[in-house]
Amino acid sequence: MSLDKKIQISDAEWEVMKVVWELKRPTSGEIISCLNSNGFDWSPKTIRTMITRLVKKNEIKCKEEDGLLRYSSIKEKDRLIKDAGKRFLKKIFDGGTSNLLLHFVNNTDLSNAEIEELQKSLDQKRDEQKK
Amino acid sequence: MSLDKKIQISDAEWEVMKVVWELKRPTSGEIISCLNSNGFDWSPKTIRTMITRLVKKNEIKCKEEDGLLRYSSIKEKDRLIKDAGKRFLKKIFDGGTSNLLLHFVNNTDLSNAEIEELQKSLDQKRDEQKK
DNA sequence: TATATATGACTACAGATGTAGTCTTGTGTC
DNA sequence: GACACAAGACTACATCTGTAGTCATATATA
Repeated sequence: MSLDKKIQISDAEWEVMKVVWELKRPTSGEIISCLNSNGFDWSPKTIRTMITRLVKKNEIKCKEEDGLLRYSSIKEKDRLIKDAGKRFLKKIFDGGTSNLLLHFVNNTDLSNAEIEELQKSLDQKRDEQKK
Repeated sequence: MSLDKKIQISDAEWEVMKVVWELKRPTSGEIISCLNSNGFDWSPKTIRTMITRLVKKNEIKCKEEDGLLRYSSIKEKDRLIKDAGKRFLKKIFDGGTSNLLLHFVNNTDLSNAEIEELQKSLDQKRDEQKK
């Protein structure tokens, strides 16, 4: 066992990915506008570099349309979230899911509605495991 | 809002931190042995560099005893876990705790005992919030 | 047509991180 | 005392990441 040395999506690149998923095949200009209006005061040059590197990392692909490139994610958002979750779980909680869950339950705010939804999910999971 | 640019503990450094917490004021040799027996086939030189950098980052401190340095964490383990959890939550789930919790509940294995413990915690949390 | 701006390709630099090497010093063993 | 090894300080290199700049090209506007 050792650290997974596969090149990761950096924190800043995650913000770009989130915009790519949200906007559906955006142009670089659209990504830049969205990030800037989300409070990331990054220069367009910086954001363009991040986009280019994500393409190079094979995380997004682009297709030319009307002289502009439109970008899209190569993998499903869920896939990337799962992988990031696994990595985090392993790094901080040595893979112990219930420790992670307890940690967040005990250290963050949850509305009653959220608590009930979680309870329902846990009920469902327990029922499925009984079969 | 923008990315928190504070220097982070890297993935590899987290593994060192975990050993420092577990072994209670270990020497570098003890850290090296422990990591190697945990499956990290890192050279002693690599591990020593990581230790030195963590000291430089003010994450651990050292004290000389009998000619050897003994290392200890400057912050509580819980503090670092909380900070890492917050950062992950913001990066992947835009701060939405219940989304994170649902994600892990629905995508990982949990024993019935773990499910019950979680439900108890959620019950407690709901009760506390009613006051 | 001239000008302004956006876009993409290519480049650059600083700092962080992973992976060590070299050298000096101290300790333990023979 | 000689030798081996561990430890710590200091150094080095490659790669990744954040933050751009430069240049050429295309498009829009006056």
